[in-house]
Amino acid sequence: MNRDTRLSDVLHVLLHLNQVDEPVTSDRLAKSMGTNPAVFRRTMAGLRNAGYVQSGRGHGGGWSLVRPLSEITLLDIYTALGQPALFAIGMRSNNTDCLVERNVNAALKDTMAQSEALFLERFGAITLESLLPAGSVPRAVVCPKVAPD
Amino acid sequence: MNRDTRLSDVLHVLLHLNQVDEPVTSDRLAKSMGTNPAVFRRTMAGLRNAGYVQSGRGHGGGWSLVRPLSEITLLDIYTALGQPALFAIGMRSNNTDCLVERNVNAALKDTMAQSEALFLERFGAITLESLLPAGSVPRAVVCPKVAPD
DNA sequence: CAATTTTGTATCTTCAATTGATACATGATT
DNA sequence: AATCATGTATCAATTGAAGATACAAAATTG
Repeated sequence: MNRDTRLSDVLHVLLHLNQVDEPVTSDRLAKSMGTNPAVFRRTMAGLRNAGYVQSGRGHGGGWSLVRPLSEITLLDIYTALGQPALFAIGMRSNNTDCLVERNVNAALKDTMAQSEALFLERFGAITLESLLPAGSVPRAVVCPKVAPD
Repeated sequence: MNRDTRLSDVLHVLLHLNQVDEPVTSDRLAKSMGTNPAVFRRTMAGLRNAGYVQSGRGHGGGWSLVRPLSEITLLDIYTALGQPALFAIGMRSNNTDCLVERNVNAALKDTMAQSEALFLERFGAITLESLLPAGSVPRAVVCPKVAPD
């Protein structure tokens, strides 16, 4: 599988959205994400459903933040994306009569669970606000790719 | 991508190898792994190079353990496999001028690094011996799939 | 109301990495 | 010499994300 970059992608976009006053179109945000508008909308759908952003149609439409970045954690966004699979490794089968396989699977699952718990705990402690560039001015465009043409 | 099951697979095989006296062929072990001999050999190559198992050709050939399970940890095996990618998530780009993206990537990388460190630490603390079925008798065949036909 | 803008979504194709499958040369044993 | 088993090359299949295109629906503008 390809590396899943959705989380990295939407975080980038959300931070930029914070720095703009008016709604920004999928077309422009997709460029800042390095992809196309349809992929962008598909990826952002979960965040809209979860109430972190809103989108409007027609003239003057586009995407805007609903809640302040200080109230959103990385865990919130990861959850809004549907908690994509974290690990690339897994077990072949899971319901087997083989005692050896059961022990192996249990050890792997336990380790993965502990590692994932730490992961999510850390995510829950990081607000999007803390990822803004040091000394960033609200509504200043930082990334050239989201600036108007 | 498919879930990477190589670690789970080889652990299963190693534990069974411990319970058999003579070398076991790729053909039989592949069946116990639920795959074919070529896949099995490809997967086990790293363990042979790392010196945990040996393989012999011709009549009476096959695979056997070189070191006792008490001296092998999950981390050893994971390393012998070439430390396959642990996480399914990643970042789209990595060298960018965008300050926002740099901060996002740094936060994700840091979290992944901590989570992976815990993962490897746990792996280093689990010996293959500890995964043997409770009360298992050395060289007793436990899994029907590796028993002679 | 008609034209334009923009989203929402369905439907492909592409891509990357593991996994599966076949073939065959090489080496060991009988 | 025949047989057995590994070592490895090569190609197809699989899976889920990502890329691309198309178009209906909704909102704004003139």
